[in-house]
This record gives sequence, structure tokens and C-alpha cells, in this order.
Amino acid sequence: MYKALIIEDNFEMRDNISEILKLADYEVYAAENGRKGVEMALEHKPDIIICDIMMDELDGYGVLFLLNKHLETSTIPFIFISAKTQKQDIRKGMEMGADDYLLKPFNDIELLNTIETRLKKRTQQNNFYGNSIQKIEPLANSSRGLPELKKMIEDRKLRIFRKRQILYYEGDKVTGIYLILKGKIKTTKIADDGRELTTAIYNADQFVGTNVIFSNDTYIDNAVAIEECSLCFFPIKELEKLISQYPDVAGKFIKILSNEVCDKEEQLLQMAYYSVRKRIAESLLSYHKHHCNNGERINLTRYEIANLSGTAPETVSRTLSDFENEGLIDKSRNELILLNTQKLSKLRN
Amino acid sequence: MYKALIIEDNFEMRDNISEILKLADYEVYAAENGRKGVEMALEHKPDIIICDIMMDELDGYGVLFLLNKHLETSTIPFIFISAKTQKQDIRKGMEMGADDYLLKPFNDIELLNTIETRLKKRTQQNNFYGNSIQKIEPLANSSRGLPELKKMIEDRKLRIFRKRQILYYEGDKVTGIYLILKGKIKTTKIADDGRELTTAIYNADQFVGTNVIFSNDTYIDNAVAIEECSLCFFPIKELEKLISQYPDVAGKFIKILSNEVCDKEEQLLQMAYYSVRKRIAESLLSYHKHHCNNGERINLTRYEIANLSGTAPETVSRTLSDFENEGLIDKSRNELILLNTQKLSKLRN
DNA sequence: CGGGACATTGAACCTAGTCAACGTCGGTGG
DNA sequence: CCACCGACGTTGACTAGGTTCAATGTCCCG
Repeated sequence: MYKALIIEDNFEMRDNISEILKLADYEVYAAENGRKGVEMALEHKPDIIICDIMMDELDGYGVLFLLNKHLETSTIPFIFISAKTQKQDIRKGMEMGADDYLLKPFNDIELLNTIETRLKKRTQQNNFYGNSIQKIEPLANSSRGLPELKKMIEDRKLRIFRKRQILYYEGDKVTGIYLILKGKIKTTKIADDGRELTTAIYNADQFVGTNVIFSNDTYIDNAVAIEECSLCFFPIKELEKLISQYPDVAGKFIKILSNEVCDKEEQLLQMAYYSVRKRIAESLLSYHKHHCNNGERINLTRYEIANLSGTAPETVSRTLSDFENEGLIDKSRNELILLNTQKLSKLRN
Repeated sequence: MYKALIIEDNFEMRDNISEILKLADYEVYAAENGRKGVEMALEHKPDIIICDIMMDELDGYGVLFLLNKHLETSTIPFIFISAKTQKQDIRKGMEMGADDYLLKPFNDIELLNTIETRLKKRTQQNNFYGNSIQKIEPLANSSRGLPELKKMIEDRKLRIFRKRQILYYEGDKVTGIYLILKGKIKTTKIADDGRELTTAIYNADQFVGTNVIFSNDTYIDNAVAIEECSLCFFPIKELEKLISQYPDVAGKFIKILSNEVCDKEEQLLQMAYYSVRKRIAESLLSYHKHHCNNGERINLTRYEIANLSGTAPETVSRTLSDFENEGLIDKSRNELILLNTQKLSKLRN
């Protein structure tokens, strides 16, 4: 029997939903404001949470934010209910990690369907989780501390992030870092005028946010899922404790970090002195090398390529057309193929 | 009684110098080629080495290179003798860490003077060394491994680098990293067309070359002394062993590295989207903040500022003139004073 | 005092950003 | 099912910022 938690300040609405769910054989908990909702979630560990957005004591976004901070509640499917049809509101909810959206008014069927879909999806994820943990094996290959690291991975449930969902913003208080089990994450920095620079793209088996370990209270860049991802979250304190105990874990992160420094230095040189043409070529080559394993195509938008190479989208468009004319690449609207990586890597400046 | 080692393939020359030195009460060893010279240096640990450049088996540069790799011999004063008056040859020798240059022909007085000067200088350095080790104290403040690190620092003799002397080149095999006791070091990368980007400037109490720990076989940037420096060298293997043993040492380096990553990301953003005007301002501010503690002036050449901000020296010149007209800085030929750091940091792009 | 390194200034040129118009695709709603 | 909208891509024209080349000036060192 599944446990469901309803957080809704309107009495009628709350009662109504409770009734429906009880009839559908759920064990139902109900809270009349956000604060109580969070308390109940932590106490009862429900299997699913349905939460209104507009509430007095603590609104739905706040509830989601708080629950995400606790490991035990961060993986519970979370459904917003709201009359807000504004796209940006939905977007905001999704970015924060809500799993679904119920728009008022909705009927019983819609409600139950939505909940069931989410529960089913979560079950699938947990099955998948069994596989992805094996992929971690090589990461935790030997000696003392790394098995502990592996155990940390196993202990925690994985978290699913949707495309475009935000892991953290620059300036957010540091909670922890993420290991990617599946999918791609990009980290970005935003310039004063709003232009965005993609500082890195991470793949499965890589850590995101390592640059805050032992150094920062707040994140110094933004991290966003660029496709559906499953991630494993490591609370910073536990991780730092682990590092302080096990030199092999520490060594692993030193290695990761010094590689990052090397990469960034290289990027820096390119940014400083290479022509846009060359920078775009390098961006494509690098992306291809790290993220297109078996003949996969490059599926970045012009805008994303521009952010990677620090240019304007129009310039990317032009340059790609040039490349195509010169027989260096093949391009369609949303796919790129590198035809001559040799030549691409040896462009004149 | 000082021990002197002469490495010289010409018999007459070698014999001649030996005689002079013996008369001056040195204990003299002589080798007739580079290979033997290195062996003897390692065996006898002389107090000073006089070495010819042009030799068959192993030339003077090779001797110096090999001796620098061994800790026990790397701090021995090293004097080249050569008929080469070419400036670039002298420069090369100096860059490699030779302490002085004797040009053929030279007389007895010149020889003895040169040797004595070097020996005296080395003694002074060793005295100074007693102070600088105390400066390290705060670095090795607590807990288990850091005292070991401190011991490593104490155990090894410091090495003096002259202005413009090279610590390592990009592509060189990694031997170790350096801790700065006094002076400033810059790391640079060179673009294909020869333009140079300064990736960082390091100060006393900072480590240079941390980005190779656990990751690279060869250095990925160049490191040069920008003023007279005393450095402490850590062989990479010993350091990595220490890190593997002591988590607090590891933690220290993780902290250093993640800070570096953060810095470089910020630089990257600036390089990508900031105007040259703003980049130059940021370079000045950053240099001022980190390297001009108590009202010191900024003493970088236009060329160096250009390398820091990824521009052309002419542009720096122009921009600085603009800044001066706007009352933001005061400048003379070789000194800059920031008059209005507030305004400088808030330039429009 | 002369040479060389560094700094300044001018002028020409060119790369890449910006603004704008238009094309194309996919999804949504009437 | 079609029309429309919005997001993304392409192309053109214009512009400005910055590099480059070159000439000249200034300081420091031997």
C-alpha cells in the first residue's frame, strides 16, 4: 500500500483529494501548509507527494526546495498542483525538480493517472538503478577508501533530472556534488550582460561540482542537465569527511581536479588568442571526442556551440556553413557530422 | 676546506685550473667529460662545480640538467666556462640554472673571484634559509601529515632562481613541483603563433605546478621566475607518496586545486565575453590584490599585462593612457598606481 | 654617448558582433 | 486538418573594437 502526502491549504480541495486517494487504496497524509507538509514528509517518508504551489506559510517551491535538501525525501516523486498556466511557472517547478504538474481544475481520473504514472516511473528507475551501480564498479576499484565511496553511492538513491533541470545556481549555498550515472550535465557561468559561457560538459561517471570541495560556501557556476540524467548526490560534508579519512579517495579527486585545471588552461589559451573559426572547430572536436562515443552525431544547438566557444550564434551559423562548403563537416538542422577531423584540428588561426 | 669539481675535456685547461685551485687550498676533483663529471658530482658532493659547455660525451647543458634532477646536487653552485660569447648561449645557461659564466680566456684572478663570489652567495642563502623556513610554519600548522610536509621542506635545500630563469617548459618530463619561499613565478602557455598567455602568477607560500599531481607525465605549461626567487622543490614521487599517506596533505592540495579551477573559470568567462578594456582593468586589479601587499606599485611591463589579459601590447598602452586620462590610474614608465579601484572594477563592458 | 629594449601614437585593415529580415521546423489550439 | 506561433537557423549589411604595421619617442645600460 502506497503512502501519499497531500499539501494544500484549501480545505475543500485537500479533503476532496484525500477521499479520492483513500478510495484508490492509498494511505493518505494531509498537511494544510508547506511547513507542516515538510515535517510530515520527513516523518512518514511517503511514496509520493502532491503539493499546491500557492500557499501561505511556505509555498510549493519552498517545500520542494527543502525536501530536496534531505536525502530521504529528495527522491520522492513530487507533483505540483496549480492554477498557474504560465509557462514560466511550470518551467520553474520543473527546473527545481518537480516530477509532474497537475493543472486545476482536474478530475479524479487525471489525478490518479498522474500519480500512478509517477509511481511506475520511479519503480522503473529503481530497477535501472541496479544496473547503473555496476557501472560504478571500475570507479571503486581497489584499496581502502574507494569501497567506502562505492558504498556511499549504493546507499543513496539516485536522483533523476529532466532536460534543462537545474542542479544548482551560481551563488547557491553548497550542499554537495553529483556523480553522473547517465546523461550529460553542463556547467555555465553568466557574464554581467547575460551572455552565457559553457565551462564544461560532463558525462556518465564524472563528478560535477568538484571545484567546491574544501573551498567554497557557494557554488561558483551553474549546472544544468542537457539531457535526461540520473545522478548520485554526495552531501559535501560526508564527502569531505570521507576524503579526510581515505587518502585514495582524496587522490582520486586530486587527479580529477588537476585534470580540470589543465583543461581550463588550454581553453583559456584558445579563448585568448585563437580565431573564432578555430575555437568553434576545437569545441566541436572536443565535444565529439568526449561525448560521441560510437559514431554518435553532435546534437548541439547553434546557441550551445556559441556558448562553448564564446561567440555569437550567428557567427556559429556562418562558420558551420563555411565548414560545410569546405567539406569539413556535414550538417543538418539538428545534427553535425565531422568529416575531416584531421583538417579541422589543423586550421590556420 | 671547500671541494671543487672541474669538468673540462681539454687536458691543458683542466690541469691548469686544477693547479690554481689547489694552490688556493681547494680540494679538487677533475673529470674529462660530462658523464664522468656527473658521476663524480654525485659521489663527492662538491661545494662548487666549474664546467665547460662544449664537450663530447655529454655537454655542459646536459651535465647541468642531470645534476638539477638530483636533489643533493641541484643546489651546488654551478659555473660555466665557454668561449661562446653569443648572448643566447649565456641566456640558455642561465635559464637552465647556472649560477655564473666564465668567458674564455680568463686569468687566475677572475677564476678565483668568480668561485668565491658564488660560494659566499650560497652561504648567504643558507642563512636566509633559516628564516624562510619559519614562514612555512603556518602552512604546516596541525595534525598528522602536514608536519611531514614541513619536514620535507626543511630537509631539502632551497633553490635560488634568477629573474627570467625557467623552472620548467611545457612538455618537459615532470620531476616535481615547487613551493615559493620568496619571489614571484608566472606560468604561461604558448599559442601556435608564438603569442604567450600568462595563466597565473604565484607568490610566496604558494605551490607552482600543482596541476600535474597524479595526472601528467609532462608539464602542460611553462613556469618562469619573474623576479629573484627562492624555491623549495618537491620531487613528484615523494609528494604523491606523502599525499597517499596523509589525508590532510591531500586535503590541502584539493583545496589549492579547486581554488585554481574556480579562478580559471572566472578568467575564462572574462576572456570570452569581456572587452579588452575590462579585461585589462581586471588584470590590474587582480595583480594588485594578490601581489601588492602594502601599497606596492604594479611593476609589470606592457608586454606582461598584455599576456595576462590576452591582448596586444599596443592595445595595453593605449588603454592605460585612456585610464590615466580618466583619472583611474597614475602611470609612469615602469610603475602603475590604481587611483580608483572602485570605478576600475565597475567598467562597462 | 650610442644601442637596444620598451613605450607611445597613428593609420589601415579586418574579424566578429549586432541588428534585422527571412526561412524552417514542430507543436498547439481552433 | 490547417493556421499560427514561437523557437531555432540562415543570411545580409553595417559597425566597432582591436590587431597589426610602422614610425617615433624615451629610458636604461654599458
